[in-house]
Amino acid sequence: MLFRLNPGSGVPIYLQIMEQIKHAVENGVLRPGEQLPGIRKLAESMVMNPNTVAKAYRELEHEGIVELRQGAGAFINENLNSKELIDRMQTARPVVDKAVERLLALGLSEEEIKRLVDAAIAARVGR
Amino acid sequence: MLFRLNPGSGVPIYLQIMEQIKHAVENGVLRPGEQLPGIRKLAESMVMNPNTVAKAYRELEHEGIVELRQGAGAFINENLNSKELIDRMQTARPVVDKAVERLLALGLSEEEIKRLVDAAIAARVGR
Amino acid sequence: MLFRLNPGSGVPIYLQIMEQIKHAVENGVLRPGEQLPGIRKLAESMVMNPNTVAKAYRELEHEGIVELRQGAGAFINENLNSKELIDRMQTARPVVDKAVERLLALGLSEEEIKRLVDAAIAARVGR
Amino acid sequence: MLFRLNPGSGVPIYLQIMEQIKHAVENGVLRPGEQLPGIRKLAESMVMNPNTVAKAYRELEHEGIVELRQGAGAFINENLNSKELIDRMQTARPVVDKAVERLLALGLSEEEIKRLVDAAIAARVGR
DNA sequence: GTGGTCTAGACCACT
DNA sequence: GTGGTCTAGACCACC
Repeated sequence: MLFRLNPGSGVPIYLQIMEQIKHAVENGVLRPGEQLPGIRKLAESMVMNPNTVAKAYRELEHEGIVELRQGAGAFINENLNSKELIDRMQTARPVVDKAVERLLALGLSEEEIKRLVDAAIAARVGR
Repeated sequence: MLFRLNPGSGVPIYLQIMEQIKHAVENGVLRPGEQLPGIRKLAESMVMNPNTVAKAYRELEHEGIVELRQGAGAFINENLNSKELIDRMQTARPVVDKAVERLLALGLSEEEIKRLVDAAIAARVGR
Repeated sequence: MLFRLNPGSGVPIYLQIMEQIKHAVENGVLRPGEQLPGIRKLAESMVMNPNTVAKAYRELEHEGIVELRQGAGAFINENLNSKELIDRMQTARPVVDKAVERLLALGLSEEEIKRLVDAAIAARVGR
Repeated sequence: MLFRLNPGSGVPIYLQIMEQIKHAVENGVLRPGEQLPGIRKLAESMVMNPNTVAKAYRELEHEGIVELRQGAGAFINENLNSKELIDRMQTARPVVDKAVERLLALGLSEEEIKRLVDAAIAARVGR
């Protein structure tokens, strides 16, 4: 498990941790039942506050992705149907990749792409 | 110029204002040199504090989109090549729309789509 | 008399007008007794508010550089010892030019140069 | 970190704070990665409103000099090449000092010196 | 404890 | 009438 965090990005660090763990699950890098690195260990290795890691784990627990077992550690939820999830993602990835590649080639910035995606989603499901 | 703000969305109001002005520029609704509504006028019509509007305008100025002139008002930056920008956007929109439609059909959530887009961009330009 | 104004520079326009008129006087481009362009004419040709030009002229009058004669127009003050002033300036200019050239060659930005000049002056006279 | 502010100088307080921090960085008093005094702490010790300090910090962030981290504090940007910057400044200072000394000896006023510097810079890079 | 956002309201400078 | 600065003070999010 490797993390690439960007402290100055405006995105809260605990959210960045959450995103990367979700990403790992969606890609089968982390499997149901697998143990996550300990809060203190991870915090120490990333030079960050343990509270930050704890908050990320806690939020992931609320979302049903992680299970915190007192004294034992944090684990990816066993009941997570990762098979189906991974399949969907594997179908979705090339769709996204091709679109993003095309948009970047058009000269759009990261921000512009995200704004367009937001608008497109909102036009179909949003608010 | 019409604004649709969502106070309880967690997204800061000043950011929502910024997004909508950017969106308007990208769609040719606001043209280079055009005057924006006055800070106080807008604040009053949106029932919010002038400082909040001022912050949005100031940030847009930092991004080179808006020009603030003491005593004169706020204007869309003249040197903004809006023609080219609008063209790019008009090409980009259908690309995004189709991809998003496909992803939603696959059953992906809004959050999952955004995460995939982030990852795809990061794999190419980000760090 | 030609003006080069920069509306987005943060420096008030009326100050920019004042600076350029002073500069012209110091260089003998404008001589004592000479008439300045009319307020409305100038404002019209520069596409600005007449009040802005009027303020510049009024301030220059306060500084004793310009004389406003009701109904007749604005003139460079006759009693201005421009000869001596121009001499001093002609000696000073190469000193400044050489220093600035050297500083720019060193890679200093305009802002950094001004900050250093401020500090150097303050160390001798100001506080 | 010590500040010398002049409230009645016409120069906005937040600009004075910015200048002094820049000055400190250029002189190696503040080093990349170093933490700045907290917004509230500084505001309290300077007997001013926290928003004023916050504005100074935010502007410095826009200029890439400071990095603001939610919940962690304000820091001098790590990626600032302060070594090179300080060297340049140390070379530049005597150049400025000698020139200013000569100009003051010639009887130029502070204002005249600044106007000459402005003109000299504009003749080379400005517009 | 840190910075971020927002409100309310005053006063000033500029056009 | 426009934006710019500053104060006072509340509440929230993050580390």
